[in-house]
Amino acid sequence: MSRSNPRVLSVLERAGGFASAQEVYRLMQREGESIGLTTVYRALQSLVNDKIVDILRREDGEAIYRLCGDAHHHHLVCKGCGDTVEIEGGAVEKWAKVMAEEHGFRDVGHTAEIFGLCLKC
Amino acid sequence: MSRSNPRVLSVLERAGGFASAQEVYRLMQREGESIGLTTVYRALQSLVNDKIVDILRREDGEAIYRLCGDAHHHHLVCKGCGDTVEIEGGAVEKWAKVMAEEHGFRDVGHTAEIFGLCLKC
DNA sequence: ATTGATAATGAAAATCATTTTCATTTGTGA
DNA sequence: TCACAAATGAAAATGATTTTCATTATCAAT
Repeated sequence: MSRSNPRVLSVLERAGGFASAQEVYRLMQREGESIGLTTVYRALQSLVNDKIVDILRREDGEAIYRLCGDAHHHHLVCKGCGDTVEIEGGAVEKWAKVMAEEHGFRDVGHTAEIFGLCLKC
Repeated sequence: MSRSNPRVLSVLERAGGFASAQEVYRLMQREGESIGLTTVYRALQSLVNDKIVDILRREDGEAIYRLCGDAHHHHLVCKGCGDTVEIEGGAVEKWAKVMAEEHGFRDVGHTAEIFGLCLKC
């Protein structure tokens, strides 16, 4: 029953623990791995069920899968060239925690992204 | 140029200030209003541009449009019932500013949302 | 009122991520 | 080897959203 394909998990790890199903698929294609898109989706879903990965949403609605227990981080994205820097979000973690407690929310997660123009753009 | 259709805005208000494009469209149909789905999308997009409504994502990825005040704020969203609390993000503002400076980014904005289960769910 | 330019509209087609279907292949135990 | 359940993936279906494009409404200038 467990469709948690180890190859998919491995790719997700190598992708920095953060990618969409389509990206995982494209990556595997590029690496010459033979796999179907359907299988990628099923493997990712299975990993979500097994709580090995989290599912989040990009701004455009595309689902992104993140390894749980992965060091949680945030992104600084350039609006011009798309360059992305992974950044620490200590202040955000604390803020999210305080806000959630203040309103009695439990089982909370959060997203935080910064976007602007980088030096080159 | 402004396609902020007042009928669409009115429906969104009556819907409790929270609905997807498809829902707004269905509501208007039910009320006998003559409008095209495309126009609903364009009107909502325009309202987002004019910062009269916010755009968020349901867990299934569908976009939901939400009336909001002018002040910049963040959201605490319940994964169960969709209830939303507007919260302050002082810590986040500062964090975003510091991070952007640290990496030489200018003209920066940010998004930050917290999601979890509220008391009722 | 008539013309002409510009913006708004909406039906239909296109797009794109995701899910479903279903025929085929693989693995496994008897 | 045989049978049967699980896994696979190509292709079709789905559903939200966007694009295209021809038509219609608006409105200022004549």
